[in-house]
Amino acid sequence: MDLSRNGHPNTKPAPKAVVGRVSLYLRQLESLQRQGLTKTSSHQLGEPFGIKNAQVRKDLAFFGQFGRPGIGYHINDLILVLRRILGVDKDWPLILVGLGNLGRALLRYRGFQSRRFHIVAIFDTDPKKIGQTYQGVTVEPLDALRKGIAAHKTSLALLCVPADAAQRVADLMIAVGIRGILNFAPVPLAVPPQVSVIAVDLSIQLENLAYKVQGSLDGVSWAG
Amino acid sequence: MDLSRNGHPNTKPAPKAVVGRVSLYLRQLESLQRQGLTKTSSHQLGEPFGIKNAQVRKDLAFFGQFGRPGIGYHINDLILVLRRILGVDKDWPLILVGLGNLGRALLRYRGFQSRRFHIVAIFDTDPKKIGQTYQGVTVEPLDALRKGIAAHKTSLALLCVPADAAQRVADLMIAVGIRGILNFAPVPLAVPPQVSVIAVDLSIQLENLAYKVQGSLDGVSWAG
DNA sequence: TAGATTGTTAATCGATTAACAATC
DNA sequence: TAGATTGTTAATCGATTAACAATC
Repeated sequence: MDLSRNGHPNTKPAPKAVVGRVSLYLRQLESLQRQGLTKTSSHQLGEPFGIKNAQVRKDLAFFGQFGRPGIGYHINDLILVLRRILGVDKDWPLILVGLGNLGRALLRYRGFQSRRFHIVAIFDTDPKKIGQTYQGVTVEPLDALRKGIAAHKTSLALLCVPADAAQRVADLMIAVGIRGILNFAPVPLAVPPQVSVIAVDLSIQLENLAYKVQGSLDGVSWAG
Repeated sequence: MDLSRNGHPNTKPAPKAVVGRVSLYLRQLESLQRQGLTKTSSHQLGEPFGIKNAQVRKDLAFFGQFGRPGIGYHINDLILVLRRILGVDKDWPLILVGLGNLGRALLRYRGFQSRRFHIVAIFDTDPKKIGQTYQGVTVEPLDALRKGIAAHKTSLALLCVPADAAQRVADLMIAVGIRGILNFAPVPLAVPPQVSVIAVDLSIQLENLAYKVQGSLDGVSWAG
């Protein structure tokens, strides 16, 4: 399947950094669309994120030729093509494993639904939680994982269990066919090469933020 | 102040990527310490994250010389020095602005406390929430921001308000002296250069995961 | 000693930016 | 036409990896 409109055999997988930025461009395009605009430029697409116009063009060029010299990009068209490239032109069922504080917050998170990600099953080991219904979905025991994944044809999982259970649960998920894991547990997961993991580690992010602020704060007495 | 033990005037700021990885090494060091080990190697430090030994040594070399040829690194010593470099050898008071689902989950998140990040004040605009106490902290109105930040000498903020309020609240926080923002709202923030922002955008992360999985799924019928 | 492992230099690789002919 | 903006090539920049003398 050739995802580009013109040219480009599109053989090599896109670099991770490119995909991340294309997601941002899509956000900006949708924002411009809501503002009622119909066309845009590489400058306008990258500007809110501090990305240079040449970078935007290079990133898009990876997937095909979508603009017109002297004119720019047609917003509606580019939204459709980028959604298709990123795979968000269809629904993605998700499972949520581990219904702690974070799990419950994710369950109500608006950002997922608006991007066609839907939590279709919840799993936990706590007998008090099993059988309860949250946001219209009933919590099932971990043993029901295989059946649940098959029923919903799910490839993606949100892993929100405690650190010491994370690898064990991940192994289980992979064994029953999960291909992508958004890992909220603060431990590195060992997974086979066909499985993708993205780690969401808030304390690492906060640590990096503290480092940056520390540098600019050095020798400066607190006052602002 | 020279953060390294020996050599290195330590002038240039560390590349962002280096700092991120050093955080990971610190995690691994703490894990090895809990296992009762006393020394380690560049190989062992990077292995769980798929980082090569040469990369680990290069990253550490940025801050100084901490190992001994033929021996490796002393775990306890390296933990102390990396904590100091990253700035997590001291307490960091945080403010939390926006007490929605995510805000409440962050309030109970264990990963922050264990890294000496403490939420010392909570702000929201909802009159029903103001005055309520969560985890020992009373919710205050946004007008109390300046006073609260001064009282706690806070530089860091968790921004958990809805997208359409994010920029306005960020401007307010910056005006009263906040220097670092962990932004959970799915919008880019425009901030002056002396302020650092790290965006935590779960739907972007999930989108990137879907892209990776889509590639490996292409043409493969669902079955596992 | 032989084996392990460092810090650092050199070589490789990839990513970003600038420049520009082509196009509207 | 003049001005704007593309896609792409070339130049720059930075980051990763390999190699190795020095050290324990």
